[in-house]
Amino acid sequence: MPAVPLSYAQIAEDLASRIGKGEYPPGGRLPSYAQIADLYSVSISTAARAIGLLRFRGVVVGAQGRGVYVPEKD
Amino acid sequence: MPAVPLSYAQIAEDLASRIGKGEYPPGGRLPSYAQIADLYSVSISTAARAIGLLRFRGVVVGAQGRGVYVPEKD
DNA sequence: CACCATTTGTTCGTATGTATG
DNA sequence: GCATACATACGAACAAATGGT
Repeated sequence: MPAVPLSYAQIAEDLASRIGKGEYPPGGRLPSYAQIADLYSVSISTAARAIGLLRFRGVVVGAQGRGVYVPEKD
Repeated sequence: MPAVPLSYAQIAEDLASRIGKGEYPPGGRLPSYAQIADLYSVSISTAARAIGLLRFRGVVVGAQGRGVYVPEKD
Protein backbone atom coordinates (compact mmCIF):
# COMPACT_ATOMS: atom_id res chain seq x y z
CA MET A 1 0.00 0.00 0.00
CA PRO A 2 1.29 3.43 -0.88
CA ALA A 3 1.94 6.12 1.67
CA VAL A 4 -0.59 8.28 -0.12
CA PRO A 5 -3.97 6.60 0.13
CA LEU A 6 -5.88 5.74 -3.03
CA SER A 7 -9.01 7.60 -4.01
CA TYR A 8 -12.35 5.84 -3.84
CA ALA A 9 -12.32 5.45 -7.61
CA GLN A 10 -8.88 3.88 -7.52
CA ILE A 11 -9.91 1.52 -4.77
CA ALA A 12 -12.92 0.51 -6.85
CA GLU A 13 -10.60 -0.10 -9.80
CA ASP A 14 -8.26 -2.19 -7.69
CA LEU A 15 -11.08 -4.30 -6.32
CA ALA A 16 -12.58 -4.74 -9.78
CA SER A 17 -9.19 -5.86 -10.99
CA ARG A 18 -8.89 -8.40 -8.19
CA ILE A 19 -12.35 -9.69 -8.96
CA GLY A 20 -11.32 -10.05 -12.58
CA LYS A 21 -8.30 -12.04 -11.51
CA GLY A 22 -10.41 -14.41 -9.46
CA GLU A 23 -9.18 -13.19 -6.13
CA TYR A 24 -12.82 -12.75 -5.24
CA PRO A 25 -14.61 -15.46 -7.24
CA PRO A 26 -18.26 -15.46 -8.29
CA GLY A 27 -20.38 -16.11 -5.25
CA GLY A 28 -17.51 -14.98 -3.04
CA ARG A 29 -17.72 -12.28 -0.48
CA LEU A 30 -15.65 -9.13 -0.38
CA PRO A 31 -14.12 -7.75 2.80
CA SER A 32 -16.42 -5.63 4.91
CA TYR A 33 -16.37 -1.84 4.76
CA ALA A 34 -14.26 -1.77 7.90
CA GLN A 35 -11.79 -4.27 6.49
CA ILE A 36 -11.48 -2.43 3.20
CA ALA A 37 -10.99 0.80 5.09
CA ASP A 38 -8.19 -0.85 7.02
CA LEU A 39 -6.66 -2.54 3.98
CA TYR A 40 -6.43 0.67 1.99
CA SER A 41 -5.90 3.00 4.94
CA VAL A 42 -8.98 5.08 4.24
CA SER A 43 -12.09 5.92 6.20
CA ILE A 44 -15.14 3.71 6.22
CA SER A 45 -17.09 6.29 4.27
CA THR A 46 -14.51 6.23 1.50
CA ALA A 47 -14.60 2.44 1.47
CA ALA A 48 -18.38 2.60 1.20
CA ARG A 49 -18.07 4.93 -1.74
CA ALA A 50 -15.72 2.59 -3.56
CA ILE A 51 -18.16 -0.27 -3.03
CA GLY A 52 -21.00 1.97 -4.14
CA LEU A 53 -19.24 2.52 -7.43
CA LEU A 54 -18.77 -1.21 -7.97
CA ARG A 55 -22.40 -1.74 -7.08
CA PHE A 56 -23.49 0.80 -9.65
CA ARG A 57 -21.31 -0.90 -12.24
CA GLY A 58 -22.87 -4.25 -11.40
CA VAL A 59 -19.53 -5.72 -10.43
CA VAL A 60 -20.82 -6.58 -6.99
CA VAL A 61 -24.12 -6.77 -5.17
CA GLY A 62 -24.60 -5.63 -1.61
CA ALA A 63 -26.91 -7.22 0.93
CA GLN A 64 -27.60 -5.33 4.12
CA GLY A 65 -26.57 -7.23 7.20
CA ARG A 66 -24.72 -9.88 5.19
CA GLY A 67 -22.01 -8.38 3.04
CA VAL A 68 -20.95 -7.58 -0.50
CA TYR A 69 -20.81 -10.40 -3.01
CA VAL A 70 -19.60 -11.10 -6.52
CA PRO A 71 -22.60 -12.13 -8.64
CA GLU A 72 -22.61 -15.77 -9.71
CA LYS A 73 -23.29 -14.97 -13.31
CA ASP A 74 -23.76 -11.90 -15.47
CA MET B 1 -39.89 19.51 -3.76
CA PRO B 2 -41.07 16.93 -1.25
CA ALA B 3 -40.79 17.32 2.50
CA VAL B 4 -38.60 14.25 2.60
CA PRO B 5 -35.39 14.97 0.72
CA LEU B 6 -34.43 12.83 -2.22
CA SER B 7 -31.47 10.46 -2.09
CA TYR B 8 -28.37 11.25 -4.09
CA ALA B 9 -29.36 8.62 -6.64
CA GLN B 10 -32.81 10.15 -7.00
CA ILE B 11 -31.35 13.60 -7.41
CA ALA B 12 -29.08 12.24 -10.12
CA GLU B 13 -32.11 10.69 -11.80
CA ASP B 14 -34.04 13.93 -11.62
CA LEU B 15 -31.18 15.93 -13.08
CA ALA B 16 -30.66 13.37 -15.83
CA SER B 17 -34.35 13.59 -16.61
CA ARG B 18 -34.20 17.36 -16.82
CA ILE B 19 -31.20 17.14 -19.09
CA GLY B 20 -33.11 14.71 -21.28
CA LYS B 21 -35.98 17.18 -21.47
CA GLY B 22 -33.67 19.95 -22.57
CA GLU B 23 -33.90 21.92 -19.37
CA TYR B 24 -30.12 21.84 -19.36
CA PRO B 25 -29.20 21.76 -23.04
CA PRO B 26 -25.93 20.47 -24.55
CA GLY B 27 -23.21 22.93 -23.75
CA GLY B 28 -25.29 24.28 -20.90
CA ARG B 29 -24.21 24.52 -17.34
CA LEU B 30 -25.82 22.88 -14.35
CA PRO B 31 -26.37 24.66 -11.05
CA SER B 32 -23.39 24.66 -8.74
CA TYR B 33 -23.04 22.20 -5.89
CA ALA B 34 -24.29 24.83 -3.48
CA GLN B 35 -27.29 25.62 -5.65
CA ILE B 36 -28.21 21.97 -6.10
CA ALA B 37 -27.87 21.46 -2.36
CA ASP B 38 -30.25 24.33 -1.82
CA LEU B 39 -32.67 23.27 -4.56
CA TYR B 40 -33.07 19.76 -3.21
CA SER B 41 -32.60 20.63 0.45
CA VAL B 42 -29.59 18.39 0.94
CA SER B 43 -26.01 18.96 2.01
CA ILE B 44 -23.31 19.95 -0.41
CA SER B 45 -21.65 16.56 -0.04
CA THR B 46 -24.85 14.82 -1.10
CA ALA B 47 -25.17 17.17 -4.07
CA ALA B 48 -21.57 16.36 -5.00
CA ARG B 49 -22.39 12.68 -4.87
CA ALA B 50 -25.33 13.09 -7.21
CA ILE B 51 -23.13 14.97 -9.66
CA GLY B 52 -20.44 12.33 -9.27
CA LEU B 53 -22.91 9.71 -10.38
CA LEU B 54 -23.88 11.71 -13.46
CA ARG B 55 -20.22 12.25 -14.20
CA PHE B 56 -19.55 8.52 -14.04
CA ARG B 57 -22.48 7.92 -16.36
CA GLY B 58 -21.10 10.46 -18.80
CA VAL B 59 -24.25 12.56 -18.58
CA VAL B 60 -22.22 15.57 -17.48
CA VAL B 61 -18.62 16.65 -17.31
CA GLY B 62 -17.13 18.63 -14.47
CA ALA B 63 -14.56 21.36 -14.88
CA GLN B 64 -12.79 22.56 -11.78
CA GLY B 65 -13.29 26.19 -11.07
CA ARG B 66 -15.84 26.56 -13.87
CA GLY B 67 -18.81 24.30 -13.33
CA VAL B 68 -20.59 21.18 -14.49
CA TYR B 69 -21.64 21.02 -18.11
CA VAL B 70 -23.76 18.91 -20.42
CA PRO B 71 -21.52 17.55 -23.18
CA GLU B 72 -22.11 19.01 -26.63
CA LYS B 73 -22.24 15.65 -28.31
CA ASP B 74 -22.00 12.01 -27.34
C1' DC C 1 -39.21 -14.49 21.91
C1' DA C 2 -35.82 -10.68 23.12
C1' DC C 3 -31.25 -8.89 22.85
C1' DC C 4 -27.05 -7.70 20.64
C1' DA C 5 -23.14 -7.42 17.39
C1' DT C 6 -22.14 -6.95 12.61
C1' DT C 7 -22.77 -5.04 8.13
C1' DT C 8 -24.63 -2.38 4.33
C1' DG C 9 -26.08 2.08 2.81
C1' DT C 10 -26.92 6.93 3.26
C1' DT C 11 -26.57 11.74 5.06
C1' DC C 12 -24.41 15.44 7.23
C1' DG C 13 -20.90 18.99 8.25
C1' DT C 14 -16.34 20.20 7.79
C1' DA C 15 -11.92 20.39 5.72
C1' DT C 16 -8.60 20.35 2.08
C1' DG C 17 -6.65 20.67 -2.63
C1' DT C 18 -6.90 22.27 -7.24
C1' DA C 19 -8.45 25.18 -10.85
C1' DT C 20 -10.82 29.24 -12.84
C1' DG C 21 -11.60 34.05 -13.45
C1' DG D 1 -4.69 38.06 -3.83
C1' DC D 2 -9.33 36.65 -3.67
C1' DA D 3 -13.99 34.59 -4.53
C1' DT D 4 -16.11 30.81 -6.74
C1' DA D 5 -16.46 26.04 -7.89
C1' DC D 6 -15.32 21.21 -8.53
C1' DA D 7 -13.65 16.94 -6.28
C1' DT D 8 -12.33 14.15 -2.61
C1' DA D 9 -11.77 12.67 2.26
C1' DC D 10 -12.92 12.27 6.97
C1' DG D 11 -15.58 11.14 11.14
C1' DA D 12 -19.94 10.79 13.21
C1' DA D 13 -24.52 9.37 13.12
C1' DC D 14 -28.41 6.80 11.74
C1' DA D 15 -31.69 3.26 9.53
C1' DA D 16 -32.38 -1.32 7.99
C1' DA D 17 -31.24 -6.00 7.67
C1' DT D 18 -28.95 -10.13 9.18
C1' DG D 19 -27.41 -13.68 12.27
C1' DG D 20 -26.10 -15.46 16.63
C1' DT D 21 -26.86 -16.00 21.61
